[in-house]
Amino acid sequence: MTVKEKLINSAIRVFSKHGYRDGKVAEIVRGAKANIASVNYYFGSKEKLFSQVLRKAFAVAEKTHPISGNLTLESPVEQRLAAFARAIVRRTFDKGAAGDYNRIMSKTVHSSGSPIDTICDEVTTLQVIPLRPLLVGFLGEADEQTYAVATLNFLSLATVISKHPFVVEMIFGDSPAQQTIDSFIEQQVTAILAATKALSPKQQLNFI
Amino acid sequence: MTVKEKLINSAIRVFSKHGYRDGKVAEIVRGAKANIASVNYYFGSKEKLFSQVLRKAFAVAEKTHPISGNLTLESPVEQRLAAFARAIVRRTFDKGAAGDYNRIMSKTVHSSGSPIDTICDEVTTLQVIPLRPLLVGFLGEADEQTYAVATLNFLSLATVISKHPFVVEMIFGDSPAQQTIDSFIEQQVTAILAATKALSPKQQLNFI
DNA sequence: ACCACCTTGAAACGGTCATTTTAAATATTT
DNA sequence: AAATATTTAAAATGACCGTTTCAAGGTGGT
Repeated sequence: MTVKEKLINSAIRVFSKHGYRDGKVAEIVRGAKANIASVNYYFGSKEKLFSQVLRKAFAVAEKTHPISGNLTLESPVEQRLAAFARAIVRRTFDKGAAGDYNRIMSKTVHSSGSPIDTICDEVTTLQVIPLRPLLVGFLGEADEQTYAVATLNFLSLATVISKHPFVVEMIFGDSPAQQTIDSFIEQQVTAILAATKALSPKQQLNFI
Repeated sequence: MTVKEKLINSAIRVFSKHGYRDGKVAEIVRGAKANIASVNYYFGSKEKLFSQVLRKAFAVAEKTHPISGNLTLESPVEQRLAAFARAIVRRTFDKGAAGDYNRIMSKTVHSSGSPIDTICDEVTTLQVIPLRPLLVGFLGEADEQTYAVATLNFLSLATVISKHPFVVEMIFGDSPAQQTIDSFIEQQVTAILAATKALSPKQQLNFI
């Protein structure tokens, strides 16, 4: 493994643990057994290293838990939307490399204004684009506002767990049974679809 | 107005714009026309100032948009839960002092590990405690896991808009009609209740 | 008026970090 | 083998920022 590869791997570990800002270059090079100057030598800056790390982590997540759920365009849109939600929620519980992307993003993206916003936005867009036609099919005709809010709510519910790892720990303990996780994932997918469906102009759920 | 009060007011503005970490002491004292040493003189540290700011902002938000919605315990639990959600979503659209608490929190709380976690947790708890009995009434008998996840989802959906102000801008423009806001708020309240209801063990919504 | 205490002002301090520098070591090319 | 380019090493630099210091100015009590 080259020094460059070792740096990326170490950076993934560090950024998924601390996020971009609190991920120190010193810790990254220590983990890679490389020199403090190597990050700037190979990547130009911490920021550019992060960019590569994020793209790689995203690719791994998408490969392991594809948002298509291996369904084709022929499948009903409800199933494809559920598969989308399921894939993202599953990533949250993936303790391995396929969970790194979620962990990095949840610890990095908080509010607009940081210099790495564009990088994060670019990668987020990769998820948002395929979500759009599914929402259109699921919600039917609706205005832009509804689709935008549906997207926000959808992604928020799908990633909420990864933003509160201590709650997950509290609920599930440190080594929950796979069955427990699976049933939770399905419960959460149902909640996501219910929230989304409630935004449909045709759907008028009356709980109040 | 005393220097201390001016510092708190300036700090509210700064923290609601940049969050805790990016809110510079220098900017706070500049806004208060006070000296750089005054924060440590009057409050001891930036952290202690933040603590007071957060409590004050929370009190204002709670006074202007009370989570009880001015309903009594006699009202149906569905209405009281909807009122809770409505109050929090409304705070998001409050451009004045009652919106500061949401803005500060959304730009400050991202992931566990920061030194001000305990402060934020304390104030968050003030919201979580009254939510609990409402969820119990709304969901019926359920296990701890379900209540915990319901709480997480509920607060996540209720505050998601404040975490993405640029999306709000994109959707609503910079001065949306009150009616537009109101209809959105009701739509979002419906979505929140739908997501929550979907977690009920008795409720089996079948979208998939 | 005097003294004790509170408040202000400007500069200095100390720590954290990304980045740069400089030079030595290693590899690659001719 | 000599020349050139690449990589490593450690120390230095510079920016940022919260906090401290300390002397000067102000205030209230007696």
